[in-house]
Amino acid sequence: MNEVTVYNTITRKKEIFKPLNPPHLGMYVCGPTVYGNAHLGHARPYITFDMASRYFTHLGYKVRYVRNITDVGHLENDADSGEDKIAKKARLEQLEPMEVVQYFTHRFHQNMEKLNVMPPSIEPRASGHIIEQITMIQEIIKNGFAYEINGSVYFDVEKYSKLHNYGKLSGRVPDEMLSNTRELEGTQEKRNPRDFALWKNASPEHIMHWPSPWGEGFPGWHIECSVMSQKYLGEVFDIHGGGMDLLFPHHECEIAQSIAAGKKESVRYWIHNNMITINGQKMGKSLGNFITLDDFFSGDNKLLEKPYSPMTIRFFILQAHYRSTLDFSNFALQSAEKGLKRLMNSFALMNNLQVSEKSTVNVAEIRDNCYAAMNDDFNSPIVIATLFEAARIIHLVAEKKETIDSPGLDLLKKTIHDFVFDILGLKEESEETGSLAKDLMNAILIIRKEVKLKKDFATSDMIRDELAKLRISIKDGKEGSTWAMEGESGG
RNA sequence: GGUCGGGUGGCCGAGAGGCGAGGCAGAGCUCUGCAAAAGCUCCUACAGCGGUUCAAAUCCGCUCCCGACCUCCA
Repeated sequence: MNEVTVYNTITRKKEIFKPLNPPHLGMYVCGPTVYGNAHLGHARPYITFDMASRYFTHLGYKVRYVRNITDVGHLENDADSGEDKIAKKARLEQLEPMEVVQYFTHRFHQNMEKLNVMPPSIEPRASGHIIEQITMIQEIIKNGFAYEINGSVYFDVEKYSKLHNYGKLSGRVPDEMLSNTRELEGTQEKRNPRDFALWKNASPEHIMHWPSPWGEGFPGWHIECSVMSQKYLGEVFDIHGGGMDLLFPHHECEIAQSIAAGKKESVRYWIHNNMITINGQKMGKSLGNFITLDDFFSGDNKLLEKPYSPMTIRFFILQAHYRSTLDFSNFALQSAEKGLKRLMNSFALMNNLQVSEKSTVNVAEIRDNCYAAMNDDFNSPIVIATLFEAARIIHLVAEKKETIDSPGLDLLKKTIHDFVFDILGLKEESEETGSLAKDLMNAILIIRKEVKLKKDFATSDMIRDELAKLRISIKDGKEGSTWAMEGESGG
């Protein structure tokens, strides 16, 4: 009934999604290289594919979501020698490389939990799959698509592209790439600059290394995803996701490796999220213009005017379609914060709505529109726009300008529950207020009500002002007063 | 240089041949002791120039800007 359409990068078209073995659904998403703190850019794919996974689960699919951790050292550039990223960090911090890996993996998990990103079904580590990677490299050598030089193994792009279409995913033509490849130092070892490493010989100062048929070394970057996706999802699986910046060379190489190893083309739907920009430029490690998630949560960054809660970040990201670039700014984030607060306030109101005999509002249409939006390539901005419609309805009913019947209210509650909390993965962010605080606030509100009845507004305003200093706001409604902590949604 | 994607109101962002997404900001009104919250209303945009069409933000051509990838990157 709910037919999901997804934009498949390899066909450049929206396609109807049909899993290989329903109700099972296999999805692989490229995870982080754990040598630094996660930044806003990292949040995008993990929130996007979390939403996709949640939606498929909601529709009844049995989703197996695999997202890797890249914890083997990859070189900082294409040069043959030099340190890898993790080793460099380890040297600077005087740590064992695996300590670096462990530390940032933990930090990453903490960030994801705050963002309400559900853990994947399987989170394989590259370092735990060295044997499988070696095996796949051997297959590729055996099939004649790779060669060994000085303890390193390279993929022979030229030979491969004579028989297969190298560039089919990214739309690149190997011959054009050849003439346009930049001169990079230290690539003399390769037969062709386009060739990429499957295994790298470890120089003496390179600390992360494993034994292999070609000597001590470490795997190339692209092979781990080919190996781990197929190990846990099968030779052919449904969805492979990741950031657009991984399209080439990473994902292109994954396809080539699988084919060269004598396997089928494994990915049926390629899904890529677009980048987050800052001042119109991609936010990225290499440009150094990134803001870490921890910085957002604490506000401790020159570029930030204030802290932004995890749900504000999540909402901000979901307010844009995943295939569009999304530009960071304090104003945009604060807009998202206010919008989210309004939405959440209205949903809190929903539980106190009075039902009528007749309904003047169309809840079924809201629900249908939410499904239609999600089915259209996960159009979360439309879902959110529709949810603001629902918020308006809730307020109108609360103010008795519209009425809702009992089945309508039940459907409304179900719709909010499904789309806001289950699918978009938003949640209330209330500070932990103890029961004592709640009782005290109730007592204060009772006192204030008394003085207001006596028209002692000076005292009632004083109570409100003093509470405001404690970041507690008072709202007087027709049904009495409510209170809320700043940044919190309901009272 | 090659390949790909964009330019939408003050800002952020959907849409992709016809009935003007949504959020934030701003203005007015209602409510209110005041404020806040909430509601209603307003502010009617699609880079430029041509073309196709009864109809173009949406299709075609040209021009101008911007970005991504081609090296590690989510």
